[in-house]
Amino acid sequence: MTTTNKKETRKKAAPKKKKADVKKPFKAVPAKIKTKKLIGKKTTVRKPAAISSLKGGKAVKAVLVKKVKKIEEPISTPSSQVKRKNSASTSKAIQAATTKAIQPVKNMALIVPPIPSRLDIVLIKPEPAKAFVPAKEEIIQEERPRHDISYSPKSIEAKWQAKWEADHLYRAVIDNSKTKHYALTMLPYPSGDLHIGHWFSMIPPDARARYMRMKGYNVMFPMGFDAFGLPAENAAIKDGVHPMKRTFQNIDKMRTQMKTMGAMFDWEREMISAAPEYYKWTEWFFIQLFKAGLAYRKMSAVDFCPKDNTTLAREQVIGEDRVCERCGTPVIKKELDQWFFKATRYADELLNFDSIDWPQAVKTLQTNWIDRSEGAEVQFPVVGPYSSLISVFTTRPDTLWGATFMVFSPEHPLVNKITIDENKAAVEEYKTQAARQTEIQRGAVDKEKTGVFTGAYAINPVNQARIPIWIADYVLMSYGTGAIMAVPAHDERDFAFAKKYDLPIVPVIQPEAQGEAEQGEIHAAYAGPGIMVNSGKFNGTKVTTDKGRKNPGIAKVLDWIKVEGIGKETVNYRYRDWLISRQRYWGAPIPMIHCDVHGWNPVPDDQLPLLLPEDVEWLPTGESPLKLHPTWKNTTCPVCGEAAVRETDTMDTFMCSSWYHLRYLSPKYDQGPFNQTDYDYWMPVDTYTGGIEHATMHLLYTRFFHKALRDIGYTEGHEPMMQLRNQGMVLGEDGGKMSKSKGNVIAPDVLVDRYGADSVRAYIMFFARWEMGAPWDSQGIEGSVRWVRRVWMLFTDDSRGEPSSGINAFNSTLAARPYDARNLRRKVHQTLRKVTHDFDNFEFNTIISSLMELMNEMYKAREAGALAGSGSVEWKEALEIYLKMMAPVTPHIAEELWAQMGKPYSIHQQPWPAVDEAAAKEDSIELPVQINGKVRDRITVPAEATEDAIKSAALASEVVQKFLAGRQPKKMIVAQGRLVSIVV
RNA sequence: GCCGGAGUGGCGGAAUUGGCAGACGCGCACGACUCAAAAUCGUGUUCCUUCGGGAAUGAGGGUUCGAUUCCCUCCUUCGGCACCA
Repeated sequence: MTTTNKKETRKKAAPKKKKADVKKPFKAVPAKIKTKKLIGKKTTVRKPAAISSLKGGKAVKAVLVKKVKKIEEPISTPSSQVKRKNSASTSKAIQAATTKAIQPVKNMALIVPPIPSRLDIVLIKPEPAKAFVPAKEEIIQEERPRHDISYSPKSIEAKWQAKWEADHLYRAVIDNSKTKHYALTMLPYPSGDLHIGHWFSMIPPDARARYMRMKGYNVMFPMGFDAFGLPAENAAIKDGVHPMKRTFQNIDKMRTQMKTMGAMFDWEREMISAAPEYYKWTEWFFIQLFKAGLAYRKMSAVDFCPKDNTTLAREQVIGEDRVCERCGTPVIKKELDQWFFKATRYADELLNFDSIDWPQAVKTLQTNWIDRSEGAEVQFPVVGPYSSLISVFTTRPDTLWGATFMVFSPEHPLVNKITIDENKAAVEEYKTQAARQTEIQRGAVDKEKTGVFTGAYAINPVNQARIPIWIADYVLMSYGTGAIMAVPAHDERDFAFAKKYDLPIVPVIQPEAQGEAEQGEIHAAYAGPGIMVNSGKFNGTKVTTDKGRKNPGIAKVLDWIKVEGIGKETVNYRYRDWLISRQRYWGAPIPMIHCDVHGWNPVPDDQLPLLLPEDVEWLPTGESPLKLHPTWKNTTCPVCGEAAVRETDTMDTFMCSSWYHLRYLSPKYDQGPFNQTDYDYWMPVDTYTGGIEHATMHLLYTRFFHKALRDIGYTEGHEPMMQLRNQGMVLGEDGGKMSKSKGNVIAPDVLVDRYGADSVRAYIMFFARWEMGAPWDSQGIEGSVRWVRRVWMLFTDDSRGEPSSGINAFNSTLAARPYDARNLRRKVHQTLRKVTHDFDNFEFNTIISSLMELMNEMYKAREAGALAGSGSVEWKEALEIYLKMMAPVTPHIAEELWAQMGKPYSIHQQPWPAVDEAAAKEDSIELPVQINGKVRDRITVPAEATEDAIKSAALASEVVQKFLAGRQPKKMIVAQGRLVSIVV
């Protein structure tokens, strides 16, 4: 994840004293506020509890008061930092503080701020800070009535949501006259509660889908639930509620919550992976892959989580400590017979991203995950009583002549056979110890190399040298062939091992600069370029640091070993086949039947879906409840009809999410997973959005799945998703990851209830860069709330158009100033250009900024009086374009104001306005004039001024003349439309 | 150790291609309105300053008339991988 917590970082790096803290004591205000603010600052108590429901039209802010001890210590204030602009107001304030602040108010924590010594000059000398510290948490209630305007988000939002749904406004229907746009956002797991992170991942893509629709695309924007999985089953074990019941309840709740967002989800296309009509086809796909030879069964040591009682895929085991992705328990190894998909068959193709527009970070992660390395597999004959050929993989066949010993992984199957009798005891002991270590961790980087000699020897096939065979735990059974040729002169690990056990080190690559005479004792492994030495006929061959065939030395040796029959050129991957089996109940059953005579066969199509039995018991045994069910596993062989047993494992849930984008195409189709007509129109996915945490899991599996289905004949094209964009993560206000246990979860329902969905949507798009994410800030939302309300005022309250007395007295001065209507048009079209650009590029936060700027300009224009109420064309155009630009972001208020303007329903079916480039163009521009790189003056020139005209205008400037002081400019650079730079 | 992000005011962030650093917003300060608050509206708000100006985009160097942007070295931080042969 690229999410960074900059706030915290910077605070840690530079813990500066806040200015506000220093000044605060001088601004004494009534205790109510003072208290709240001090508490807020000192203890950073800005919890979700600060948001509460609307009460009688007045917002009630509940502030949770926690420990306030810190405030007791007086702050010594350096007098230099204290500035008093107005001593009268200060003493007035102090008076207020002393007369009012000291009286405790009911339910209120009273804290007298620390008083700096300079206050002695004031008549009243308050007591030293003596805080009333509440023993426990208390709630302070602060009345905050809202400015009374006619904007009522609740009724507007409910009204339009109902109408849109009744009108099927967002239903995606095939329309061959339009270009389709399939916008997909990763589906949530139905944990039961939507949090603000869900909104962060859904609202901006929703706004963009809406924008694409206004641009004229036929947009499909579906939503569903990834409903199988561990948490529901764990909960079932814990408190006995059936996973199905819990899951579908959660889905109902989350769907209701989601609908308050006012998103354009086409709910008629909803899919739920745990519904039989969906997992029927998950099972069916498994069978297709099995029939195509892509599914196989293998006994293998798998990573197993003892707490969740389930096998884990490699990528579900996290970090150095090798802990379970979900619960953090250290994983253990377990030998089980399981189903795999041959994902490695597509390894090379998965490395090719040519046809897709995906973030570089994801491409790099996938590339590193697959980790392809080119090299050779070379056969080394074993000498002695047990004669055999040992295969090793190497990326450096050019160093074969330097292989002075071999090392086997302790688990290598040949170890027992080759070990000579007198070394057996030592080897056995080492193996036992290594096996124990695997479970903890074998891979501490700087761990000292250890190993044991087997007593056996092999022959280096290139020079017939007799070399010893050792075992050591630094060689892994899971990579390559589980055995290596050790070249200590040119490999760091082999070098360390050779040094420790005093094994021969023969250099075979010599740096070109180094003469033969300089050769002495070797102190480190050399991995750089050079020429081959001690390598028979290859002596003198140049070797670079390139990998594979690009390296001339490697290329020559590869050709030669092939001719000699010593080995062959191969490619090795770190990527493993996809382990599908889970010893769990709450997943799609693996639809396979085992018969003693006919082996494994798929459940016949007419018996699909193979349903999960509902009457199961959850016992914390580690066995799948399906295995414990008395009858479910008993069936008959599809081939011979004799008694047979079902597979009791279920599928990894990533199987379900590998094809959900296809089910959205035809969610109710029952003749197949999807309808071909729908596929032809909608696929591939045009824009896919979601978190980057799925880079090496879901996003790799779904690509594999698509390619496998393509080869079987069900899908077309090489990739399922053309454009991918990742959003960052929303952290809690404390900067930590949101979690229930930390109590820092922000619930969107509460926000919507208080501010309305439109304001929350706007803030979600505005508060952080979408691709970065940021810690949540409850206070900042006020800005978006004000924006939405000010827009409402702009459209509904004409009274402020006329210069008036009172509040707007200052307006008369503005009104006196002429306002050129072209300024408004220019700003409107410049904003439109910017907003269009930003929607295209997923830059959501600046969309809101631009709209705020334009609103400010519109207020200015209206208050200048020239346009207000006059119904000028410029003003009307501005209003219309403004609402259209707002519509994707704040769909409800835009629709409401659109209707109030008397425009035809619905604004969401209006075309996106076109930029009038002529109107957007500036007629005169202000250019900064730099002298020796420093801005000294600004000149205003016509937009189309020639370079010469600009130059002379710059030189005509008094300021410039002053700085030139009679000297001649050495050089003058005019950056068109940017600036003038003069070098003296 | 390797790979990939990120580092800009008190805070979130802005700055199409190398061209006015700090848009927009939060917060804060002051003012208007108010009995008073809240709300609303307005003004100001990077730092230093002898008021001329100077410094500043993690640190240091380089290229350039000009660098937040390009290059080199380093630091911090987040994420991924890690005895991968």
